[in-house]
Amino acid sequence: MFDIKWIRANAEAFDAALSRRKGVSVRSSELLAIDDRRRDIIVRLNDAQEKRNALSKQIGQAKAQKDEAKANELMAEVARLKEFIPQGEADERAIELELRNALSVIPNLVFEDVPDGTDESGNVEYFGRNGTAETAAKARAPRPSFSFAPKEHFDVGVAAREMDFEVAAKLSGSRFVVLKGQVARLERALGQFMLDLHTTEHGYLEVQPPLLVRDEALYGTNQLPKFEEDLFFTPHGDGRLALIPTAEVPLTNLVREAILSEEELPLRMTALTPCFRSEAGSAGRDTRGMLRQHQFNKVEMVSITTPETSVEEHERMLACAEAVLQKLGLHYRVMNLCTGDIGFGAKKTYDLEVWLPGQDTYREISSVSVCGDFQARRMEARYRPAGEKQAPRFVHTLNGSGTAVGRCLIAVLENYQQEDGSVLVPEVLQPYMGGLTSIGGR
RNA sequence: GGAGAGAUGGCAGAGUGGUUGAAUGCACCGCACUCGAAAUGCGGCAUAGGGGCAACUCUAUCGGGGGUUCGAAUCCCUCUCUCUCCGCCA
Repeated sequence: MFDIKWIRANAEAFDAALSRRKGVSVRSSELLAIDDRRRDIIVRLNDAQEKRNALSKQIGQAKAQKDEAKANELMAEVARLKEFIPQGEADERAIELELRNALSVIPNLVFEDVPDGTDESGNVEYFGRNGTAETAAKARAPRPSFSFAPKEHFDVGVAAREMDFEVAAKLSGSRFVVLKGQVARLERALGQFMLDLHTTEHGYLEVQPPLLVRDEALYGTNQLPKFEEDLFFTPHGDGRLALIPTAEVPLTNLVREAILSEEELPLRMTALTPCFRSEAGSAGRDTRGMLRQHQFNKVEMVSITTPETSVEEHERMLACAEAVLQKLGLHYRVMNLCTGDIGFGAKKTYDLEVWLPGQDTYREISSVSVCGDFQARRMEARYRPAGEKQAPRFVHTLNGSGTAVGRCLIAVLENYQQEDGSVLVPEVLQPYMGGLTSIGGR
């Protein structure tokens, strides 16, 4: 959500920056035309209200002095204004809504260091702010080599037995899975490991948020009004609630309509939750296996920061997500998403793509975005700067997966698979697996 | 699910139609007093949107929305949320 005043003051920069986004044709001139009409209505309405208020005060004084004749005279005068005021108020409401509707479908402006591109092929590998390929690669595991042809996760022996798509389809249809036995436990271990890592080593506050949220919350984190078709809704009273597509929604909205103190920032929160996505636009994509499900678990990180620290926090959050894959010994790369692939509300996004030997390719397992004040405006989330009395300012918000648990399970199964169909348990997960060093052995 | 009560500034809490953006207290900021601090005294202290080069000024906001009225924190309708009692329940 943009500030129309900022657009007015920076019209050319706004148009230039927005033109980098694909499929966006809005120009500042259209928005400013609405704003011109809005301000014209406000000026005329305020003028009428001012006159009405002044006359009403005089009526009160006349009545206090028992001067009924004067009071009646004034009341007749103010009655004429009354013809305009209700219409003016209605006009103002309508024009405010029109402006808000126009602004709410405009995507965020991206940073200058976001590469141009039309789709994911334009994404650029990222080696750290001052990093080189060598130093960046040092902390991460190398791509594993196999003495046999590695299988896709659903064909790996143990998963083939304990990952049941057929029975899930009976219960719920396509894009659902039933996990059993050691694979189910491994999924649980992954989630616990990630959550523990972020809470104990990265300073994130563990949160268990609602999984059902209102439209207002979805609006705050940009899912509404543009992306309604990606969501599941359930009826509730006369309205509805949405199943969260990501814990970003409840975690970020935790600060909605709040004025925080600067001392509370940065506010770092994490949650392990199920996520629900209709995948309406992805029919036919990734239909085999559990790569793309209607329901999956994910550990989400959200940071609320000052404007001055959000870019730095973005790098920090990326490092927190990377730490998960590093500790699991999974090979991955970091991509700086291009203008054609980056999300609606983001100013910059890093995707972590984990290596899947069964697919012989990298797949997204985490996405870490900095949104500036874009969501804060939609949520009315502000903070009061420390020190001198200062007006509240909008906070900056960041969110990142740390990481998608379902996809991480896939990665572990494919990367640690053995020729006999068993899967080695990464060392950091062994405490969560009762000390097991491998699963699925015969 | 049934019955009732309530929602006021950062917090607590007055205010039931007239100059109330809102008493009072706490918190916070400035000044005075003090060697310094505490205590005390004085002053300041909401948000948003207009207009103005500026000083400044106008409008709106007492949970959200709508209405009655010349005028609404105060009356009416509605929605949301909170609390109490009863019932049910993991």
